[in-house]
Amino acid sequence: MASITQVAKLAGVSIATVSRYINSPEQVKTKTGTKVAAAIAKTGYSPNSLAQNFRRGKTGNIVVFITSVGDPFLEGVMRGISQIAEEKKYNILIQETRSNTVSFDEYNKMVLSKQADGVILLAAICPFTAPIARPSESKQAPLIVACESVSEDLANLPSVRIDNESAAGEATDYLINLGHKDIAFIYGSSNSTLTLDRERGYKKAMKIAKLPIADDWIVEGGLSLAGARKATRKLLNHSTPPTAIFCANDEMAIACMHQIKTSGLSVPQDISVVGFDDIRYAEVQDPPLTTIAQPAEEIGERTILRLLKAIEGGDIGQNTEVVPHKLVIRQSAARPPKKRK
Amino acid sequence: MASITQVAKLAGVSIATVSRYINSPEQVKTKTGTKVAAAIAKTGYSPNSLAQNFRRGKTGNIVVFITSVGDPFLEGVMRGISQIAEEKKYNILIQETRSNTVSFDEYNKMVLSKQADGVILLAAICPFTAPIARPSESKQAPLIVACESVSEDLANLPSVRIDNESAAGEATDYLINLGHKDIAFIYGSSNSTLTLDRERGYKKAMKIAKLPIADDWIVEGGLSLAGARKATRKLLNHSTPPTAIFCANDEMAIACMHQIKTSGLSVPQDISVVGFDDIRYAEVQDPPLTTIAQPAEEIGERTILRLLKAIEGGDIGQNTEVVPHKLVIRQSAARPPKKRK
DNA sequence: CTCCATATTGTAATCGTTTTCATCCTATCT
DNA sequence: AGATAGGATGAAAACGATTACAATATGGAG
Repeated sequence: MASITQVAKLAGVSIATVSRYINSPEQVKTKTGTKVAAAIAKTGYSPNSLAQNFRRGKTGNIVVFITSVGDPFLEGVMRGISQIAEEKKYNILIQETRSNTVSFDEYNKMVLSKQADGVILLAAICPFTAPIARPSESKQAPLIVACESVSEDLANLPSVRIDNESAAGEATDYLINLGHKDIAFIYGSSNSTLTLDRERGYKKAMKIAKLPIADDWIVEGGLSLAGARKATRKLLNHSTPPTAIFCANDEMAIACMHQIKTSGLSVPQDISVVGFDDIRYAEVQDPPLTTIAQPAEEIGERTILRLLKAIEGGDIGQNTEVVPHKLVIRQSAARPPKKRK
Repeated sequence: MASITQVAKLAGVSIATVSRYINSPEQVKTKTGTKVAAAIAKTGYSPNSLAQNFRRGKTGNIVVFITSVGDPFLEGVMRGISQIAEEKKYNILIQETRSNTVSFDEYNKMVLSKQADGVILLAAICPFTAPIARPSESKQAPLIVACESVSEDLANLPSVRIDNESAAGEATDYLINLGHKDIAFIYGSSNSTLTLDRERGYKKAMKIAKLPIADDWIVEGGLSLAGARKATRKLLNHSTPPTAIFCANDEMAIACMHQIKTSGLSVPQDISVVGFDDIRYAEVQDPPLTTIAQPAEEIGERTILRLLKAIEGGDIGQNTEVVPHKLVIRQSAARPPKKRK
C-alpha cells in the first residue's frame, strides 16, 4: 500500500535515496540508512514488484510448463531446475497446461510480452502447432524443451533429453534376450512425441530380432492408470496373449501389472512387464518394476543452465543434448513360461 | 520488443487508439481497426505485460504454494482450483517451497508487493513462523490455506480441509473393529500440522477403546517412501510387532506394505495396513490399499472460490471450512491373525 | 446548409520504481 | 586555510501501458 514516496517523505530524504538504500545499502550513509529503515518499518513498506519489474524490464521468473502436477516423474527434474535457479536468484513458477492445446506461439509470446524471462517445456504434451509466420524471426525467445522431443516439422528447438528410441530398444531387447517372442507395447498418447519415440524404439528392436509386430499388440494406454488397465485387458483377451508387455511409462506399467494380477495371472511368471522412467513408486511395487531410469535431476540442471545462458545474452544453441539412460533390472520381467497355447 | 508507440506510429494513430483497439475493439472504427491490426501484425507487437500489470495494479495471477510437484495427492485439488480459475480468467502459478522454511510474512509480502493477487497454501509443509509485528495489521492479504491446518498460536487463517483428526479416528476405529489391539502409527513429520492432527485422531481412538499406545509404536515416516520403509522395519523388529499399521498418508502406506512383504510377511494376513488420502496409486497396489479419501477437487474449488471473493473485495472470513471425508475399504486391512505370540 | 448530438480520436497525466546526472557536502592534502 | 577529490544525496527523466478529458469528426434532423 505504502509507496516509496511516502517512505521518503517520512524519512526526510528523496525517493532516490530510499531506492538506493534498498538496492545497494552500501551507497547510503549509515545515518541516513537508519532513518530510512525506520520509515520503512513504520509504514510497512514493501517495494511494488510490478513497478520494479516494469522498470527493470525483467521479472526474474522462469516458467516451467508441465501437463499436470502430481506426476512423480517431474519431481527429480524439478529438483535439478530449482536448485540451479535458486543459486542464480531466479524464481521458478510452474504452469499446468492440462489438456489445453497451447501453440508454440503462445509460449513464445509469454516471453516476448515479458511475463517470464524464459520458458521451459517439461514433458508437456502439447501439439506443437507450427508457428504462424513469425514476425521478428531473428528474435527467438529463450525457450527450451526438457524430456520431450519435438516433431521434425517444427523449428529445431533446443532440448535436453535421453534417447528415448534407443532406451526403448534396450528395454525391448532385454525382454527378447529373456526369451520372449510375443511382446506387446502400451503407448501413451499420439500427442506425445516422447511416447512415439519409445514406440519407434520398440518396433525397431522387434524388427531387428525378426519378431512379429501384431497391430493389435500395440495399444493406447492414455498415460493414465485407467487407460492402461483397459489396454491390458484388451491384450489379455487377445486370442494369443503376449508373454511380455512393455509400457511407455511406469504409471501405465503399474496399472498393467495390477490388471494382470487382478485377472488371476502373475507377474512375471505368466507375463513380464517393463516400464519406463523409474518413478519412485516403481521399486515398491509387487513385484518391483523393471524399467528405464532417466537421470532426472541432471536433465533439470542442464536444461536450466542452458536457458539461463540464453537469458543472459548467450546463445542457447539449436541442438538436442542427449543424456544417458539406464536399464534398471528388478523383478517384473523374467523368462517366459515354458508352455504356451 | 516493439512497443505501442511504434505500432501507433506505423498505423498513423495515437497510442490511445492502439490501446483501445486491443482492449475494447468496439470503441474504434472498423477502418482504423484494420490499420492498427496491420501495424500490429507487421511489428509483431505483443503488449508488454509488465507495463500492463503495473498500470492496472494487478497481475491476474494466483500463486499456489506446494511442497513439491510429483505429489499425486495434489492432482485433484489442483484440478478443482484450475477449473474455477480458468473460468474467472485468473492464471494459476505454482511455486514449490521444497524444504525451504518460508514464513507467513513472506507469503503475505508476496501479495502486498503485488507479485500475485492472491495466495493459496496447499498442503505446504511450512513452519508457520508467527509474523513479526505486522505493520498495517488491518490489511490481511488474500491468502487461504488448503488441506493443511494451522497451528493455534498463529493468526486464525481461513482454510478449507477435511477433519483430519476425526478421519484418522475413523480409520483407527475400523482397525479396532476388525479386532486389532496392537495398532502402530507412522506419522509424517513434526513440521506437518496435518500429520499431527492425524496422530491425535489415532491416539484418541485408541484411548477411547482403552487400547495401549506404546511410545515406540508411533514412528516417523518422513512423508517419504524411504522413511516409511525404515519406520516399518523398526516396527517389525519390535519384540511384539503390531498386527496393524496406520500410516499418515498413502505414500508411506505403500512403502510400508512393500517392506512388510519384503520381510516375508503378507498384507493383510499377517499385518493390516491403512493409509490416508486415497491417491490414485492406492487402488492399484497389491493388495489395494484401504484408506481415507479426501474430496480433493471439491477442496480445490471451495478454496479458490473463497480466495477470489476476497480478491474481488469481499470478505474471506476467518473460519475453517470443513469438507467431508470417506473411508474407502479395500483389501489391505483384515482381521488380525488368530495366533499371536 | 446549419447545427447538434454522438462517435471517434488525440493529448497528456499517471502508476512506482530505477538511474543518470548534477549538486552539495565532507574530509584530506598541501 | 584553501583546493580538491570523492562520497552522499537530490532532481528529474524514463519505462509502456491505461484512461480521463478535450478535441475533432461524422451523421442526421430541421
